[in-house]
Amino acid sequence: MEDLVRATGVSRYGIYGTFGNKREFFEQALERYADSMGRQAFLRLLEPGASLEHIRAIFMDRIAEMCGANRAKGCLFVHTAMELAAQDTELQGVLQKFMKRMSKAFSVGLESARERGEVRPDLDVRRAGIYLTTTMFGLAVMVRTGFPRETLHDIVDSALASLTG
Amino acid sequence: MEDLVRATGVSRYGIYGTFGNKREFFEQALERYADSMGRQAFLRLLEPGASLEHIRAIFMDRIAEMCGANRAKGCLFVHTAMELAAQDTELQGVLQKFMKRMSKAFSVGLESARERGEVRPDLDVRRAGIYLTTTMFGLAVMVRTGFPRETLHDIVDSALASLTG
DNA sequence: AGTAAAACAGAATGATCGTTCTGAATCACA
DNA sequence: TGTGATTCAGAACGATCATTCTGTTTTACT
Repeated sequence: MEDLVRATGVSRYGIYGTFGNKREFFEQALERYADSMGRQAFLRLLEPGASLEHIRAIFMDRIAEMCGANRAKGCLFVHTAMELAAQDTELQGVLQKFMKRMSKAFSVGLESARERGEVRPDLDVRRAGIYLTTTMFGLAVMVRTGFPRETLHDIVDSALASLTG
Repeated sequence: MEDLVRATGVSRYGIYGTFGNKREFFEQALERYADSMGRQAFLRLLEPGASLEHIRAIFMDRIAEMCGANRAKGCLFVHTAMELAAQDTELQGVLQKFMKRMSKAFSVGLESARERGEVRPDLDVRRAGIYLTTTMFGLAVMVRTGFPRETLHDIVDSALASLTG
């Protein structure tokens, strides 16, 4: 909480007055994180003409974000899933919603890519969307374990290669 | 620590006398977890004649383990990576060693599977090994978020389909 | 059975956490 | 400029944590 006061520049008084408690504050932060990620990364997949290169770019951007400037930040979704979701069903529900939205965005992007002939014609884009989401979270774990960027890029290559057939 | 005393049936006296502090105790537990997982899951991949079905079986076993009897346990590697590895370089090193070992085991298994004609002849088994490890950790995140077994199995299908080409 | 070492349960300790309280400083508005 | 509400910084509180201490019980060996 001390860190939050310092980082936000808002006093305890202000934080508790606005959010009630740390838990509520966190939930809003998670919501904000999801919105930001949606706008920065996944919105472009919903536009017509999205390609496999858009998907690759999202992975690259997310890797850069997760690696952070100084230290390996990881991903708030993954931190939340591992640390809180099992003991907090409401938070788990929120997380599920975000992850499904993420998977759906991948699916829509893959559908566009399929129309462009960039992925296997018989690809099940719904399944592949969830699968790419899972890969994204797996990458967060690898980032936290300190694997180098090159390794992370190889993983993305392997994951995407599976779609082109 | 109270939980550890209750779960192990050993007193604080015994734990601190044997391991020194909680951190050391945890490191030994992690080591033990890795050994157990290695024996239960990955040893069979090193034997000749390992097949793609062995790899699939490992994923199924790990999913069953991660889902747990009552609650979603996840994976100690993933918990450690997210919660401790970034602030504890020694633990990060241990974790990297285990993950590389896991990737290597997958690679060896894939090499056998390639000889059996079960995967693409041009598959880069070294990269694919790291990639399967990443998928395994991504699955732990999905487990913790409460996704149903069926979804997890679909993810495994997608991941393995990428290898057969 | 007797004795010394080992292991026990649980209280004590000091640090840290989330939260609330308090008196001072700042702000908006007349 | 004066006044009432808002926001501040930081102390205080109660809970929880890792760790240590203490007096008692159990174990191992003669």
